Amino acid sequence: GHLYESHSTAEQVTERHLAAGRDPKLGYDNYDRTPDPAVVSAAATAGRPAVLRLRMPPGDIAFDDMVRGPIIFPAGSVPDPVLVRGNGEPLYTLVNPVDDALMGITHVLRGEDLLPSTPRQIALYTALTDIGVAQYTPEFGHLPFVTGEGNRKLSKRDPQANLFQYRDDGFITEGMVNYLALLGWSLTDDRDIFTPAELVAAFDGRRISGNPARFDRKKAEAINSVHLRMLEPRDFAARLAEFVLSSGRADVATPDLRAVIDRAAPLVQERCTLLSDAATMIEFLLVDESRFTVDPAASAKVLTAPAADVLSAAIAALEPLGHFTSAPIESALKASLIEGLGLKPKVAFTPLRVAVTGRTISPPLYESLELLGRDRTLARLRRGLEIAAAAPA
RNA sequence: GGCCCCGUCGUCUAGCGGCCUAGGACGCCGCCCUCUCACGGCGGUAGCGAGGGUUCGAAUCCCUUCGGGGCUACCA
Repeated sequence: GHLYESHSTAEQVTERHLAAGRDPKLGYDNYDRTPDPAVVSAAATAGRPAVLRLRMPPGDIAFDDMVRGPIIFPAGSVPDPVLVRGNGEPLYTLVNPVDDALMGITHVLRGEDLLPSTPRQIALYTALTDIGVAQYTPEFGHLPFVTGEGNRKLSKRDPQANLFQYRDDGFITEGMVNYLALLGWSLTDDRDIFTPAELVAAFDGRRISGNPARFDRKKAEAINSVHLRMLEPRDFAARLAEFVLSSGRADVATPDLRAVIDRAAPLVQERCTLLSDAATMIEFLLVDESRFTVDPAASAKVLTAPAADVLSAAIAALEPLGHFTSAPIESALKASLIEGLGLKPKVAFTPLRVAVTGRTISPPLYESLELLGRDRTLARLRRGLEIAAAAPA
């Protein structure tokens, strides 16, 4: 009794609306609830089988949305939906609730685009319960959309919606989960950093906000950087190593490579927003000497004629060092450059940084030199000296 | 056209009639720290879409309006 055969074609529905002076966009008019012999025979003549429609209940359909609260769809605003095609195949409209009922689904959380289809699903659940297929009607909750930079969409095809891209960019799952959860949800009024475990423990669907959220890359990165720093140092090193390999910044995973990354990781854990930042910062330690290059812009700006004296003084100071570790390196360089040449630290160390790491941004200098080792450090300083000496005065 | 959802700083939000001269976070702008970059510390910038009510009192309740979005298949 919940379903009935419907023979009307879309054209017939439109004609009836027009004839009655109604807007044809209103959709199906429930005309076949009481069979019209004319329509039925016309369909039979055309060899067109009937579809099966669900008879929507007469009153308003109201339900309590988990995120939006009470919602009412006025009686008559939802046309009787087709559940079974003319050829006998069931539609998604029927299959989905039946499947969920059979699986014992208790809560349906989905995008707000599905909100308008909820009343017919509730009507269907009621009918399914009536015939014993379903035991109850599940709770519904409709999540707001997440938009991109603009104000619309962020569809599955949108590059901004591609999670793998964020992973490749250097986001870690803890950071991404945290940020995404913050889009339309909040833990408390003054805390927005939490682990996945804390999220699960504290999650409450009733606290989901109903308004759409814009994806903010900057904030996502800020959240990610906090999570990066919260990682155990060894865990961070392991993830950095994996990132270095998967991003092609190192060719093979040798025990040697891993050792270098383990030692360099603590230097960059506090100074990166994404794993990619950390990888870029330690790259100078990973490349073979023959392939080491100085960033052209940094070189042009820093490895100029005045830098030549600084570099040669540094070479002279470092060459005789007994232990090539950060402490002796620091005192030797300070004695030679700061006190000896009377330079400001920034002026003294920038040329060294560029010559040795290839960039103006790097991990702390003394530690970087230690990790690089005496031979490679001196070789790079000499190459830097050549460049500086060749620069126009 | 019909029906539904949403509307607090640039962004994400807290707020559920007095605690709000509206709180937090990101961003942005200063200053401090400093070998670069970060971290950290201090300070600052900026918002209740509009109009009517209700009330001693409204960001909070009601109405209207404006704006944004969604749905409107014999698709899934």
